[in-house]
Amino acid sequence: MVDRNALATVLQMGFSRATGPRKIVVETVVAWQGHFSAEELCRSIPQVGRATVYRTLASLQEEGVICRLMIDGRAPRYLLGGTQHHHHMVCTQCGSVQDIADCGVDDFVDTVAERFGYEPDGHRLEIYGRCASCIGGETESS
Amino acid sequence: MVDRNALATVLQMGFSRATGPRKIVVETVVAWQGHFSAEELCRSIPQVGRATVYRTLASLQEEGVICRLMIDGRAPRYLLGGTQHHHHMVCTQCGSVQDIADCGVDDFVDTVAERFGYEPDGHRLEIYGRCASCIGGETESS
DNA sequence: CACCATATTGAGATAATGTCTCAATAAATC
DNA sequence: GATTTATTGAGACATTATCTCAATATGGTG
Repeated sequence: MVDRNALATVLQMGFSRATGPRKIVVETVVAWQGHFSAEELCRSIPQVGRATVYRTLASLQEEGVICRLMIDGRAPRYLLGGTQHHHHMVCTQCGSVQDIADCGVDDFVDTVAERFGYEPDGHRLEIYGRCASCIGGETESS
Repeated sequence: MVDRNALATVLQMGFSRATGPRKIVVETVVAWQGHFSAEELCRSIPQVGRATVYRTLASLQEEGVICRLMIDGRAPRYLLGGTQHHHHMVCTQCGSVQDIADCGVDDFVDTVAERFGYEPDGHRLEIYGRCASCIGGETESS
């Protein structure tokens, strides 16, 4: 979804210069498997300053290239591909995250917003549970 | 919902002693209007140690007396009354929080979980927008 | 009531995460 | 190559949270 061609585009998003450090951050993010925290990203590219990493992450999120996932009690985690509205299903055992492309709660959101007189401008839905492979791989004993 | 009578009960939850500091924390939490962060609570009762405040908050959350609200980018905020499953509607302008008693997304959650072979054990839905009074009180100019 | 066993406290060290400053650097343009 | 200025990054600082462990307070007991 975010391929090499998109890289150049991404690098210009919200910036006026495609700098070296920025390239490193974006390329690392794009190549990352699964989700990551800001600190994990910093550690993996120590040649890029912490401030730059955080700044770039913030921009990428604003532009919708990545999305931020709040898993209870932990530091925010980032994930590629937030351009379209979607939700996440998080495995509480292995931590893997599954994208949910279709948002099935728009109607409910609208209903509730209307009920309370809100003007809704977004919502976040996260589903927790155990993924198929964690269920399958469990030991017999409880 | 959480009245004086409940206080004694709450004080025993997950503890074996109803101590002075714990009473202070619980009473302050119960009397609090709206939501608060752990640090705000610490600041408001400096006579209780930070460790105790955090410990008590964790217990209260486990017991379902309060629930934790993750508002994007900010520290977790706590709110009375998490005993029953419910969701929140957060005003992005004034920060007020409205409880949503009925969970209208159970079906969707189950459908999605089944689709991906998950065994769901919880979900979190937060709706963001502007509340009625913020809409009403706005100035003419954008 | 005094005493005991121990659950609990809290000051302060430590950790984890994130923000900010500002002199130095490097990208884009001419 | 020179110039302009957006961007960088080391490190100070800030915020939030956890942990330690000696001191203390609680609930039960004689």
